[in-house]
Amino acid sequence: MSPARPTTATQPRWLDDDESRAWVAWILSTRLLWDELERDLQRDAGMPFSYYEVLVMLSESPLRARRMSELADATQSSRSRLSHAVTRLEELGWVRRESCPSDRRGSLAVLTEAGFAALQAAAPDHVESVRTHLFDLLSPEQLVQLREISDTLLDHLLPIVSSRDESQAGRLEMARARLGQSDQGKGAPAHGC
Amino acid sequence: MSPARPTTATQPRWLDDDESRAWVAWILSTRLLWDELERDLQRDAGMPFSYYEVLVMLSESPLRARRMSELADATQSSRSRLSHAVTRLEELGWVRRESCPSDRRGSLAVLTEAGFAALQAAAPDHVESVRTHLFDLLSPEQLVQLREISDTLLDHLLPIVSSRDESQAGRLEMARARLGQSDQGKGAPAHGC
DNA sequence: CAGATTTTGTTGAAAGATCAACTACCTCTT
DNA sequence: AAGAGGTAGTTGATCTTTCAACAAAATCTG
Repeated sequence: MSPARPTTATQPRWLDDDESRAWVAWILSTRLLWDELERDLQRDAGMPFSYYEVLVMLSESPLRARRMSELADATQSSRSRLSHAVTRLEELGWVRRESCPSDRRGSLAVLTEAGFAALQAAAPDHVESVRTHLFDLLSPEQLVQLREISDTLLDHLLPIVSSRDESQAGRLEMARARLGQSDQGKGAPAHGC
Repeated sequence: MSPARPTTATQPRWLDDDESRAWVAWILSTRLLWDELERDLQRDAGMPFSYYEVLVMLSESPLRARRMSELADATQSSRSRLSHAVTRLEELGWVRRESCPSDRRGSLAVLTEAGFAALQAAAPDHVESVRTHLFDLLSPEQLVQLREISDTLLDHLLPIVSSRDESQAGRLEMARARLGQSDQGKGAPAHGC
């Protein structure tokens, strides 16, 4: 339909054997690892990974509050998804919405005390899960390799994602920022309110 | 609630800086890559990746048919999920159900001509997508490293997944089988009907 | 072989994600 | 300052996945 890709029917560049095996191993391992982490988190904290990430980002923000759109960028999710997620997190009593004084369109997501407590309770199990299923398995060299490979992919992917949705160009810098700092990091930049 | 994990409150083994950065890079890159592949596939073939995989597995099976439970194992999905997926694929005219003569509980998913055609139409774009967003970016060394890391994770994860749901122990061998063969591979083992 | 147990596969409900409107507000231009 | 256009955020519909419950058929056990 839309010629997003040249329609000239050149020979497909099929994967060779090495690539093919790497490909199967990659899909399988990333999917299983994601599933396992999700599963552990669901069991230990009663929430999906995407919600956990929202709580983490909020907890790292000054005043434990953040503009919706910023939060969407920071968690790599669409505004719609975040809006639904925050609605759910409000029902759970972990997040509260506040209106943004400086921009009356805006709204702030604020982490409640209960939300912070839930996060604190979940965090140790979550780190343990990440260790068990990932870092404990890798040699020091592999840790470096994994990081380098991931960075390579990100250098390619981030510009693509950012340029597609011009409105969410903030994603790129959000991501770059996170890449340069610790996970259990301190405060993030001002949230513009 | 259930003591699936020792409840003794030992000090959490937080991630150090290197691990933390690798972790952020890993989640970010795998998520973006998955999203990008899904997106390309949705655009080019009008179906989610999980459906595409079902068609692929069927196309590689003798007679382009496979028992539901085998197909579930082969695509790393629950029986329920597969059942819903096949229902949807039937609506699209790409798959047809047939009853299994040798086991009257069973049912077979069969790839239709239209389904095979849809797959053939989608495959070149999909490989191109995988190349563009993954293999074209990696050096030969990184390809090997990625494969080794993925294999390491699989050695750990496959037993866990298989042992949890004893009924789906077939997953492990299915996965191991796929790891030893080409993606565009030839026929798979008999499907028991 | 009768009864208990497992296995196979489906179903409906609920949860999460995506998509396409849509409202309200801001900002830029003239 | 009026209007055009962009930005922030929400909403409802739809799709996919998960979960728990279930029916039907096979298999195991005494």
